[in-house]
This record gives sequence, C-alpha cells and structure tokens, in this order.
Amino acid sequence: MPKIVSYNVNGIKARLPRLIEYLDAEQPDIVCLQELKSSDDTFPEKEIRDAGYGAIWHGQKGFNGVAVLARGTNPVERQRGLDGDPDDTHSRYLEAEVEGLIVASIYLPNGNPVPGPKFDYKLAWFERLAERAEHVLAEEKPVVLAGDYNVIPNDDDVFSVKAMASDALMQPQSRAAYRALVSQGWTDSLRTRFPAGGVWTFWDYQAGAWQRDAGFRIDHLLLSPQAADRFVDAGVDKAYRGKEKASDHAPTWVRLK
DNA sequence: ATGCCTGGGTCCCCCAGA
Repeated sequence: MPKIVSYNVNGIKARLPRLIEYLDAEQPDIVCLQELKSSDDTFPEKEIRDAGYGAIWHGQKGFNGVAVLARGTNPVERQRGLDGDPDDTHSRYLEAEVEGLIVASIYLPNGNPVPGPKFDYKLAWFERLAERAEHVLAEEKPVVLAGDYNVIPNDDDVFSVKAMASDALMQPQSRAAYRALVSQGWTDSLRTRFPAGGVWTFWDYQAGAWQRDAGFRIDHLLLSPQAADRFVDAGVDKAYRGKEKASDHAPTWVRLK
C-alpha cells in the first residue's frame, strides 16, 4: 500500500543525512520535497539514487525548489511550473506520473508581510495553482497534490489563533483560496483522518516552539476522488522533527490502496 | 513592539522563511 509523503526539507544539502535516514527507515514510495534551496546542478542526485530512488527536480539557487522522488522507478515529468505568469521565476511546482498515479510537489508562497507584494503574489499564485488543479482533476485519475501550502486552514489547525492572527498563513483570503481549491472536489487527507484538528506539521525553530508543541498544520495532501477512493490512512512522522539538525517541517503522508 | 532560530548567499551581514 503505497505511502506518499510531503516533506519541506528546508535546504536539501543541510538535510541530506536526515532525508536518507528517513528514506531508509520508512521506505516511502513517493516523496514530494519542497524548499530544496539548491540549484539544479547541485541537487544530490547520486545520494538519492543510491538510496533506491529515482528523482526529478526543479531547483533554484538560494531558496524555493521542489522535487519528486519515487522508490525503485523514475518519475515521469508532466509539468514544471505553472502557467499564467511568464515573469514568475520561482521554482514552486513540479508534477509527475509514477506508475499511474499523478503527484504534484507544491511550495506555495509564504506571503508575509500582510499586506504587501508578497501577499499579493501568494494569492495570485494560488489562483494559478487552482487552474492547474482543475485541469488535472478533469482527467479523472488518481491524483495527490502534496506540498507546503503555507495555509492554516482552520482555527483548530494552530496552537494559538491569537499568536498567528496577523500572519499571512491565517488570513481570510488565504483560507478562502484554500477552501476554494478543496471545493473543486479534493479531499484533505489529514483533515479526513483527524477531523477534530490539533495535528501539526510545522514547529518554528524559534522561542522553543517544538518543546512547547506550538505548531500548526500547513503541509497538505489533497486527493482527487479517484485517489480518495483508495484512502487508507494519513499522518505526520512527527519524530523526525525532534531529531538533530531537523527541518522545521515534519514529513506528512497519506497511504493509498 | 520586537526578536527569538536556521539555511543560504556573499560572506561576518542580509534575505527568506513562517
């Protein structure tokens, strides 16, 4: 039963030992990575291949960057970047097919501070993503849209509504954009598995957030109806957030029949 | 009201993250 993971690594070079350890221990079938912070030519292809994974990646020097890994096979690229803005230079979207399953690795803009051009970019990018999602959904195939959406969908997805109230991740416009996307016909797999909320995928490095369990849920795996029919389980591999030199995100996953 | 960490780039300070 394939395990599909979304993992914002916050720098693949700094996180490589952690990532390889994760692949060896958990043997996920597909891994969508975000925030590679690596140009295409410095992506650690050999180390990932030696761990048993084929990979495609869409890198960028310094920040952003997404990849799709597949255990024992090579992902077949379908789409790199989103249509709708020829001036957009950010590497935030990579879509592939892996043995009949369509997966996208998504790194939505953070959008802080609010208001401002970065928040405008976030909302505009969200609209472009929704257009792509609608197109893919119409294919009526099993699809997983996996990534760091930088949206806290509900008040019970955050340790403190008050602490995050002015953040781009929780603005009504951000939530409305996420809701509109899901309403196309996608299933939020973590929400389905844990309808009462209280499940985090991110803990800030600052102010002892991990030690206080002050986190929130921003990494999401959305399922097309054909994927949702195969839903088995979903969760967060929280222990990996507590390890040495961890990312501030934990691997978040869904298992399908 | 602000900074708290962390990674990466040019490099010992700044940007970006969330």
